Amino acid sequence: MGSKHTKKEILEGALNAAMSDGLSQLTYGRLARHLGTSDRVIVYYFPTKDDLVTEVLLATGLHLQEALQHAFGGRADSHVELTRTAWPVLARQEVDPVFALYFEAVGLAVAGRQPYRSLVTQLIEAWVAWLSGFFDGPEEHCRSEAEAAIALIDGLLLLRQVAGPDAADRAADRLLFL
Amino acid sequence: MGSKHTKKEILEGALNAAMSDGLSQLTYGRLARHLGTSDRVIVYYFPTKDDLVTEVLLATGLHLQEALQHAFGGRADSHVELTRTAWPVLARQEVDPVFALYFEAVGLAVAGRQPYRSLVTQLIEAWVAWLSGFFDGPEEHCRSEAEAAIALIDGLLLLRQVAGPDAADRAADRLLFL
DNA sequence: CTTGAATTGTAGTAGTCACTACAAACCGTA
DNA sequence: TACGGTTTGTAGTGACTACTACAATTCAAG
Repeated sequence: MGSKHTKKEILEGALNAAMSDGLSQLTYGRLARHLGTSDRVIVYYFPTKDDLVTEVLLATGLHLQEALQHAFGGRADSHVELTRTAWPVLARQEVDPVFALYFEAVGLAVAGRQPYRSLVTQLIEAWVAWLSGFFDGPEEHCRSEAEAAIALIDGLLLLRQVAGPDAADRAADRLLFL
Repeated sequence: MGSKHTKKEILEGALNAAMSDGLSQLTYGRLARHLGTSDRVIVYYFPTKDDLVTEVLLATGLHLQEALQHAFGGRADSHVELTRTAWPVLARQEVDPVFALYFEAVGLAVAGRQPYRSLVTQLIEAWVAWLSGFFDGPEEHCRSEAEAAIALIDGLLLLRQVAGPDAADRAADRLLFL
């Protein structure tokens, strides 16, 4: 109960480490040094590296969900309208590290490594299902709109990460305010 | 001259290895085993790991450029039109591994690791400059159109990687054929 | 054939990785 | 106080990492 390092504290530290240095730099040893403890404690709570990474990615998913829930307000007629209302909330320095971590996970997933692949697939599927609820009409239509919105958002946010905020804002102007 | 392993052969092997197993699995030892030689030869041509990764990424850039040059035909009025003509050429199994490697590099770049960051930035910049040439009008306008096209293409291809070809095609229908 | 550079083989470096064995310390409960 | 489970410290495991020292080989040019 009154232990020095709770699982939640360690996970929080792991998430921060992953957001600042990248998933590939997240190791037992480095995290332990950063937390001022021995890696033995981390291994105790996360017996394998995959356990740790999995929970970090799940936590990232929660952060994403939080950011997105604040971004999307009510109903939308189209993927463009949905993205247009979400963009100002998503394109902020504050959430950039979360999306950086998300894109790193996606990159490792498409590179074929577990457990990234299945987690990212689940994440996207959950995202599609959730965004579908913002549209009206037959389910198939709603899903397609949600997928289109995700492509739009991911494309813009990726551009933001690699080409900077200004380039992303210019592109958003073109894509969203025709 | 008549050496058993030329630099080009090794680089080709490294590129194949990176496309099939991911950049994070690209090591001197594994590549040497795969080529049936000792890592000493690889180190001779690529003295540091960064040298190897850098050249692999540059080669990936060339593959991307090749795929894109086949995709874009003549002039275009808008980012949507440009993407529309390119999409059927880009959304093919054949080039999927190239984009998978590209997205992994992007992921590692946004995670803050060198030499990925500067290379990816350069790659995007070159891409923007090149795509700008397909549009008419003032330079600023052309650049914005190019950036918008990149966001569109990257978003769709990313969706293709994580949600499958069908989802990407549905999203492309929504985004490109309004 | 001789020379000298380019290339390759053998072996090994120090460091990091995920992970473990084992015992000590802590803890609430009895 | 004694007990039993939870948590932590010490130390170390073998495997792998990028990279190197050094000698042997290959090879083209004089």
